[in-house]
Amino acid sequence: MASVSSQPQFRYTQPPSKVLHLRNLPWECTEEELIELGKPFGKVVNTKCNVGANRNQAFIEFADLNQAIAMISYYASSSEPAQVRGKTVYLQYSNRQEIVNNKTTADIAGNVLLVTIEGQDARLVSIDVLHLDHVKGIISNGSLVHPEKEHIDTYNLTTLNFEQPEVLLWFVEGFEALVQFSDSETATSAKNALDGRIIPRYLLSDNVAPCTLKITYSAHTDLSVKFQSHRSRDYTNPYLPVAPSAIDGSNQFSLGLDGKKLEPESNVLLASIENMQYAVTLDVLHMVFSAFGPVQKIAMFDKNGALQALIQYPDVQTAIVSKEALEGHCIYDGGFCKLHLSYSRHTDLSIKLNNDRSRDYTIANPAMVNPQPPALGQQPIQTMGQAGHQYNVTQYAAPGLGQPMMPPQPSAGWGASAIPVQMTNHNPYVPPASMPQMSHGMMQMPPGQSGVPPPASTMPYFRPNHM
DNA sequence: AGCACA
Repeated sequence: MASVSSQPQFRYTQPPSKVLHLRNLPWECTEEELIELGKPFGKVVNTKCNVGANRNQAFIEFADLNQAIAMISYYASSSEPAQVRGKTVYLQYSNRQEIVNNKTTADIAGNVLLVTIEGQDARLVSIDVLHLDHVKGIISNGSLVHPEKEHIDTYNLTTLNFEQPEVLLWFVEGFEALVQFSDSETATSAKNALDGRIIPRYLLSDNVAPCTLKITYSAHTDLSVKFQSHRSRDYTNPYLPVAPSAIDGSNQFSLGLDGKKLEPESNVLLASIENMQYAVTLDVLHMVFSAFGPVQKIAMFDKNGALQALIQYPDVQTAIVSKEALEGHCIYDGGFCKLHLSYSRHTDLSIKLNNDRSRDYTIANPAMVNPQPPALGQQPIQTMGQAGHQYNVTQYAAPGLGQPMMPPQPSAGWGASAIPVQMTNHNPYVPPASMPQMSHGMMQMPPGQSGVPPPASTMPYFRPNHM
């Protein structure tokens, strides 16, 4: 044909194929609709829909080439175009001879969903957000709404009604969860209703940035939950033991799917102090950890005779920077009071009482927040300057090490905090220049404010998505 | 409205 050369790749040069290429389909056309369309002409053995950037193309594969030819021929001479949902669909032979469905496990319906929480603060989303009662919520206008608190447009409303409460959860990491349903139908309805939805604000803490749910199928069929914890729940078994880590916030690693140890990042750090020959007080910790951002809360406690502390920052990023900078370093020269840091499972400490072992710096109560000048502890090494200590020194002295070298000295007040806490670096690979320096600005910043840029702002903290 | 697992 003479006209062929102008459009060589299109219609006139398409050799017949039992696979037809369809375009101009309505948005997210289903496999069922494709089968309906092709059925009058033969046996549809395979389909692929939602193809292309606009997801409005598809393929139909017939069992026999003649069936594909029949369909093309029919619509070539028909006055009625092929239609799906009233929309004209354009057909031609595909340039391939068979449909290759590379359905991954993420596409094959199952009873377990892999839920990825996307957003800046995805790691801060609590497991409780995914609880059945919330999943059962009502969806309107593209996001979950609170059934009682928000106006619901009943015209646009989908109600999720999971009759069987056979749901259990397993948090793989801070931002991923496996959610098991009793059957794949329930899982599918949950997936259809929730995939891509924004987690409503009322389910999140105030300081958590918006998060969306991304849901695919998991290859798992039955999750094994050994403990109820911050990261795993079995709602079918209320008598499941509670993990020790859920109670005392100790540093227990969660186990990933591959059996690899994972330590989910958190805005709360768990500090344990090694070789604590000198007192480490609340104020010392506050000063040290404030170098990286506002410290919201600190709780100190004894664990197996050693001092541990939980230090809460407003965000995970600050905690990460703080942990990276402080891990393995000593508060005092000479290898004394070496810090070991890990991420706590806590995200919000509950400080019942402000005292010398726990404090909530976000509560505006000058009498409580700053009852005494900050104590830097006694000064075993000259670089520590003049700061003193007002608490009982022996209280925190490491057992068996006797009295500290120097008696406690009264502090000169807030002004004493002008002396930077000199962090001693015992790691030959980290230059001392990277040591944090105390900043008065940070110390005097109103508590509870976020936005203090971390010293090492280049630190990446988001893992690339598993997709 | 024009060919997929990128």
